[in-house]
Amino acid sequence: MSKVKETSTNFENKKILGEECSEVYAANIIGGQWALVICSWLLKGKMRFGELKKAIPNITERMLTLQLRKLEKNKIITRTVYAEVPPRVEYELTKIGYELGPVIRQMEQWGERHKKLQ
Amino acid sequence: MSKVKETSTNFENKKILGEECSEVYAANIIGGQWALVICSWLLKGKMRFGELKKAIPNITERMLTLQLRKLEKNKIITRTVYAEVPPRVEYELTKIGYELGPVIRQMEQWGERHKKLQ
DNA sequence: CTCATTACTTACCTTTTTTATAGTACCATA
DNA sequence: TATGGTACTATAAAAAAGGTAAGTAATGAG
Repeated sequence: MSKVKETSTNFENKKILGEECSEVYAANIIGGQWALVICSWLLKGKMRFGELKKAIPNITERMLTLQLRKLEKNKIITRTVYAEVPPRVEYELTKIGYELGPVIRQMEQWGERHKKLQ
Repeated sequence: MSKVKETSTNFENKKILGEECSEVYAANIIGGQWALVICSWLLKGKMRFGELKKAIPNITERMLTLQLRKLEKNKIITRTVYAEVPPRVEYELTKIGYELGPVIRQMEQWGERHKKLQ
């Protein structure tokens, strides 16, 4: 997270592969330890920072912030700040964010089926 | 890749989250830089190690081996070795592996749509 | 004997991601 | 004056993932 070295082979590979395969492109966006869980919760409706923190077990504030920033940068969520004290910030999926629904549901279903094999 | 520390917080979090959310469980399995591309190719039919290497730009033999091993361990692919010289090894999706088709297609479609927004 | 072919393995290193911990600003309330 | 709540930020360190380069085994062809 944070900063990526734009001269690394790894960065190059991700880019090239993402350009060629849209599924890899998607994975680059919704990848990362917590992104999917955050999106799953937000599919049910907008949430505040603190609510997400409570909802997601063990996530640190830093990781939550980083992932939310990444999702925001990629236009998956919007961030609304209310000028109040104490502060209130709400996160909500964008249109394309909500369109992740089918993706997540497919993964969920596949995951369920795979679990049964173990 | 290679070894994960089973005492790390990261390992714990992945486990807990994977147990609760099947979509995260799925992501843990088909995550990694190259897993999705490999599966995409194999959806078209079985392939040899060398064919995959040629098909996937820039992948190193080490990464290809590691990812194939991980996929095999998770029962997504089968590995068939023919006792010939030079060696011949074929990789093929298992039943549950082929069932990744819909997942990958959804991700692909979503990726396409997201790309258009940029 | 030497070389080519195939599918790896190994050792080491860099980059990226994740975790841990502490600290900040704001103002209302006690 | 001290405290509390909210949503962060900063810094450092640990862990995981990925990359580079060299080496291996078996054997048939030349």
